[in-house]
Amino acid sequence: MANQAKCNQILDALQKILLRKNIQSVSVSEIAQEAGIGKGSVYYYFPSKDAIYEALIERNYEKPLETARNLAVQTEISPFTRMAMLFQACRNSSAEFLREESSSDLPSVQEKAYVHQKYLTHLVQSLKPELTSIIRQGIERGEIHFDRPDALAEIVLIVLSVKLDNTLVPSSKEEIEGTIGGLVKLLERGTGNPSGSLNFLTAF
Amino acid sequence: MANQAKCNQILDALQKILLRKNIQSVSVSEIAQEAGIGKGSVYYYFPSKDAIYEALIERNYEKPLETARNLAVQTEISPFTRMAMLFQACRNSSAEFLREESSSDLPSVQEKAYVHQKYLTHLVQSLKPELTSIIRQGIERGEIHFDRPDALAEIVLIVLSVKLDNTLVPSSKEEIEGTIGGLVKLLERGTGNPSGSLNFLTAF
DNA sequence: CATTTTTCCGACCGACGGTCAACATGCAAA
DNA sequence: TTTGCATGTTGACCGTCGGTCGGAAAAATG
Repeated sequence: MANQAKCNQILDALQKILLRKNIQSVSVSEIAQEAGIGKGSVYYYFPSKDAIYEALIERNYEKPLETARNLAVQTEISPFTRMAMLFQACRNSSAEFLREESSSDLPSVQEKAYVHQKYLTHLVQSLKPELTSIIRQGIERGEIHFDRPDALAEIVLIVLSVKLDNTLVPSSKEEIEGTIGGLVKLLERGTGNPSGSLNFLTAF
Repeated sequence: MANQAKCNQILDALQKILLRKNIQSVSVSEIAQEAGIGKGSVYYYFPSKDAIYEALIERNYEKPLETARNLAVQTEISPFTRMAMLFQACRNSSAEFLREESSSDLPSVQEKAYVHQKYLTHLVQSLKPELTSIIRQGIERGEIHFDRPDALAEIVLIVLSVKLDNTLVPSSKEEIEGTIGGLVKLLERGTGNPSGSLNFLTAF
């Protein structure tokens, strides 16, 4: 029931369409046509259109997730360095999907909202345990002073994903950097680290 | 061209339907029927279905926004007290709209995602200037030590709205309180305030 | 080869968002 | 009163969509 190749063929088609036309909504027939199969076949591999989107988002996050899982275990590297690597992996992966810039919001904004919401959810939920683990190790090492590693991880992930997405709260590049900079400062003071020690977060 | 009463009549209908059936998507015909008018009339007052949602969300945020604007000017009250009042106003307003709890996610999650995204956007965008102003006054008074009031305001609003919504990153009540508690601790340390001084944020 | 299972399909369905020409209503000018 | 125009109001209608389904095609099984 799960021909992996065909599934990926469908996901490739959707991704290709999303890159081509940034804003408009995508119909299932369109996906099928791009994939070179009949519309009925799409529903042989996926139960619904939403499921296709979900699968595509999940697939796009496989790589950074694996990176995160690997990083969480590499205890010989400094926690801060690992955090930097994790964020870089996220940035690369996010950037691949969020190509819009152009304005016209008129047609069917709902589908877009759905994709962005799913992204945010996936990113926070899947990366939180790994980042928590890294932070916890930093606490044990005495490099981070904070007693709620999970809360800290979630806060950081939420702010970063919302700001990096830039759809939920649209801002200029300067505003984004300003907010991230403020978050870094807040983290530095909150975790008992000297000013500038977390600057890697602001590298864009 | 803008019969305010009829517009509100339509918005009332949508709100009523949303409260009645929490999950399913709402059709324009349904809104019209609930409002007791023809479907065509709906499009006489609103250019699209999305616009109806947008207007409803905007209307629901009028009250807390006005509260925020008033609070920003009341310089005789302590900035922290004003922040507490602002958050309480937000909570009351949010709670009015986000009644779901029940599970079944199956039918048309997109419309829901759209509403929640719009809410987040509105809340952060409209409240950020007011909260920034309040924080800035706190800085001038020497009660808050932080050099980026706007970034601080945005971070707080983003984390709070995401966590209070609980759709974007679903969590248990304990997890929400844990994250908010972590944010409070981070804020206390980051703004040079003693532990426990910002506890009003955690009152649920 | 026959037969069973898996894969594939496009015509079809109900429902939706949105349009439109016709129609009602009110009201001021002739 | 009659005329004309602006403002509302309507439901039938349109194109499209997500999803279904019965059966064709292909692959696997013996």
